[in-house]
Amino acid sequence: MARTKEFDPDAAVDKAMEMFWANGYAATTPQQLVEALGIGRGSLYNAFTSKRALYERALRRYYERETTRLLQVLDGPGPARERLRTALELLVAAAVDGRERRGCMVTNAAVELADRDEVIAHLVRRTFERQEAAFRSTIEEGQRDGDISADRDAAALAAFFLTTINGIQVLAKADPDPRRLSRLAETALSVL
Amino acid sequence: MARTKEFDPDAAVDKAMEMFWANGYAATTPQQLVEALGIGRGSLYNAFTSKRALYERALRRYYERETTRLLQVLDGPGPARERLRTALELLVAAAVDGRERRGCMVTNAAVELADRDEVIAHLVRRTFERQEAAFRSTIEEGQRDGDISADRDAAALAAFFLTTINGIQVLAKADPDPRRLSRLAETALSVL
DNA sequence: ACCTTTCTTGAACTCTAGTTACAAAAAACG
DNA sequence: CGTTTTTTGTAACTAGAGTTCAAGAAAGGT
Repeated sequence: MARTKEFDPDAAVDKAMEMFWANGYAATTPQQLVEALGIGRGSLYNAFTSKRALYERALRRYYERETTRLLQVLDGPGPARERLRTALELLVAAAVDGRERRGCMVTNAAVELADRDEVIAHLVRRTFERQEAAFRSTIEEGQRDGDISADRDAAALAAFFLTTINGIQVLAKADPDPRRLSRLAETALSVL
Repeated sequence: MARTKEFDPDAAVDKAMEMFWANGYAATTPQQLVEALGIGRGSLYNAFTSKRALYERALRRYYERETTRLLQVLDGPGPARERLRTALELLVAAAVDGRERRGCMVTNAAVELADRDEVIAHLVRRTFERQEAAFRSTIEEGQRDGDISADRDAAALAAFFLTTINGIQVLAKADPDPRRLSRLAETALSVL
């Protein structure tokens, strides 16, 4: 019936994700994408319609892949406080991975596009809500276990953690010193 | 001897600052700049050399103008805790000014450019250091006055406030609800 | 084997970004 | 006034962004 695709679209989206993650939306060109994905210009547009559409898919992929790792840690086993620490260390490590200072793709998307593109803004908000909810339930759990002091509002703390991780991503862009970022994470934990 | 400029270069830099602040670097075109500054293309390049150079001037202007307002509040009169609150409210107000969600230009620059442009990165770091130092001295003052509890390290708290304000700027891009942002500022203050 | 469909490749097209070149004009100063 | 120097406005240029298209190629159904 029809010819079969020679490349794996899923793998291609992953590679596009890496590109957009490291360079942002506007600074990533079709040429770079074609080279990174290892396919022809025609195939690119045949498979993904437009740069914008590919970016959106890449961001969704990031949401599924990278954000899920955070949620898994938070929803995983162990004392609540430890889980929060592990989650923050994970973020710090990812932000400065390989001296690339690419930060978090959702944070980058929020700053570059969320004020001009409602679809992106919506995706960003959803990611933030998910993360906030995971922080909240972990904190509440810790409060029930006595692991975390119960005299603070869990919801406010969760929102605050969300703010903190985004702030860390921003600082990582300008100054990728992992020790400094880790210290920030420690300070955040000491608030609990 | 020579002809005099018909436009005020300082005012032009201000307008360029507004443009770059709201749209970012890559998404701002020479055409938009020409229209916003109300001068011809020739004058633009004659006076400012290149888009990149103009952006740098605009960012320095922002640093002088907007960042200074924050430092003035922190170094101003009144109880330390109140000054911190005023400073945070100032940031929240600026971030969502006129429903534009433009955030903070330094935060935007950090995310969009700091990992690829060392000059910009340096400017961003310098701004952050200044802000952090101002937070620190205000916190230390408050600790001496008994306004702020002295059982936490002022340096760590200052770094943490820097993180927080950047995090707030990011959230403001996706969800410009001033009340939510104010609540975050309140939570940050409650840590002291 | 053929036909259909969807894929691939690569050239080609349009549009605009970012910059430069240039001629005319206009201000300052002697 | 005239000369000099800079500005200004407009046109023009180059490069590349982002996309489309035509021609061939693989896969499968009949």
